Amino acid sequence: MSLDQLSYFVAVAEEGNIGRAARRLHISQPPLTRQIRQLESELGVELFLRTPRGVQLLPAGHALLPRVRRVLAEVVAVKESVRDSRACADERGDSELPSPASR
Amino acid sequence: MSLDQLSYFVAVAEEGNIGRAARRLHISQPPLTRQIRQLESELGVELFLRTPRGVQLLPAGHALLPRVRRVLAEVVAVKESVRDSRACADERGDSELPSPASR
DNA sequence: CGGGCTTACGGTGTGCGTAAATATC
DNA sequence: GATATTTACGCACACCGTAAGCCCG
Repeated sequence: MSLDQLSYFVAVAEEGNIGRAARRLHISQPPLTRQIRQLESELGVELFLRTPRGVQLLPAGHALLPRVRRVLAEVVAVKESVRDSRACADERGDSELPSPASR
Repeated sequence: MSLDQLSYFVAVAEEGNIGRAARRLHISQPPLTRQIRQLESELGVELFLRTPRGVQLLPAGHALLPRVRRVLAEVVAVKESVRDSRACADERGDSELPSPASR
């Protein structure tokens, strides 16, 4: 289970359509389908009901959605926390990393 | 940033020694060093102070540790939540996945 | 010297993209 | 027939392990 897979899961759940979710994630449908399948296989539960019109959350997926959102939100909080630490160091004139790693 | 990197970070912080953390994680030192370096580069902050006797958390790393632990704990909660959903389905006799994906 | 972190190098595994196939309205 | 999901194939990227280098007590 990776953070990407969790983001993919949320995107598919919100769009209700794998193709549209893929476009939103800037990837193509096949990898997204496989990642969702892999996540389901790893968890041992079917998360979505596939229909010819799109996908729909099954009970297990519905229960998971808020928890996954919480994980991703915590990750964002981690990054923001780091930004604060970096700003503090910058104010003191510390040069932590010669290579800013532009991202 | 991956969940593995976050686990690695916690292990190194707890052991105060990359080599020992690597043995605990069942990997070797070089990959662990690289992953920590990559995490620092991606975040733009030095997390540890390298000394000849081991490593020590810098302020940024110290601030990050509890947040990272929270993320990992949420991930565990996600997995447990899934286990509950699966148990419920099993009681109803649902056969969700033909391939149990033995893990 | 000895312990510990880091860089170099080779091999393996995983994930993405394009193309083709299947099923439903 | 059109839309949506899935499988097949090929390629590139990333990670790990072993080996060698560097630094400090």
